[in-house]
Amino acid sequence: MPAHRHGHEPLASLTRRLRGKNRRVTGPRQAILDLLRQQAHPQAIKQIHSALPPGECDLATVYRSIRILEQAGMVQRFDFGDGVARFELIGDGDDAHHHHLVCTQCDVVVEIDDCFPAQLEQKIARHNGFINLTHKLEFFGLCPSCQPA
Amino acid sequence: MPAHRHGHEPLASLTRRLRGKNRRVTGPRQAILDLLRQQAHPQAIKQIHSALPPGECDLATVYRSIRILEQAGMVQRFDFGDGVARFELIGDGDDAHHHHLVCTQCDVVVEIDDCFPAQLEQKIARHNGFINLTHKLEFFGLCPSCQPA
DNA sequence: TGTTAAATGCAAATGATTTGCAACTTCATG
DNA sequence: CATGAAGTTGCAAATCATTTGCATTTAACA
Repeated sequence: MPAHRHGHEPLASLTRRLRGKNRRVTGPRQAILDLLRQQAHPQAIKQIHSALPPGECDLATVYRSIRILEQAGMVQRFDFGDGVARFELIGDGDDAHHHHLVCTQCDVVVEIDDCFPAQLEQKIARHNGFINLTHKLEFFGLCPSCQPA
Repeated sequence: MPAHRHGHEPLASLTRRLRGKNRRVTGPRQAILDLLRQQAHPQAIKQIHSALPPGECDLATVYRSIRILEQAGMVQRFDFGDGVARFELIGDGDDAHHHHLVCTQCDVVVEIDDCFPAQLEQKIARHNGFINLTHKLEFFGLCPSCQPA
């Protein structure tokens, strides 16, 4: 089962994780966590905010909560190059590292399980004397629905 | 010779290319092109602007010029995930596609010639029914100078 | 050399994200 | 179960990168 399938982790488990990180479990945070656990793809802050029950919480609180969750290692940030950060829940114990394939026309997102070859990455590290290599990688293309007949 | 070694293309050749794209060769544009041709790594707009002779041109003009150059296919945009776009000159006839390795500590940049395996990318395309795949890929790590003894 | 569309400077507008601050909760303790 | 200190929130204002409106200047060609 792919690492990014976390829709089954109950909210209670998530709040427990948060409390375990010495963070308070508040209304906004529960709402955000509950929303994220139902999403299969990275969500922008605005998307999260407008999907919350009206008046549930302030936009600034979404920004702050997401930052807290990111620092707690419960949320992963992605950048599709459009100037808007997107966030995905990290399942407990999941290897959060993965990539996406985004349609350049309709913005549909597909989660990708393939990754940059570790061996090649190590070669790059060695070749340049760097250590602790990581990478950001996202794919773009035309999805089936957007392809001309 | 790597595609990103373009420091040898004379300014006159660059302005010729620009004029060939039906764009006017102005003072600011020449200054920006001349600056970029001497850089081995992507430059942020602010870097470009402050490296220009004082009063040479307005910050907004740098933004506009870079956009023109990007549209003309003479400049390539890169995103290191820090919210600031960076730009590199594309040598005439160069295959502009390449990646970077950035030190997470001191921000030093190394140009990388390795790329995501084309065959694997095609597999991803096929597997998801997408066409015209491209990707954004940047590496991060600790450079030799920043590594603890 | 004159015309004209393109380019520039300057200031104001955008859009994402952050922050100051006072009021309000959470939750460990008593 | 009440209490208070520390953590959170709402709201508004501040930042930062980038874009844009507009009047003025200028490159390039007839």
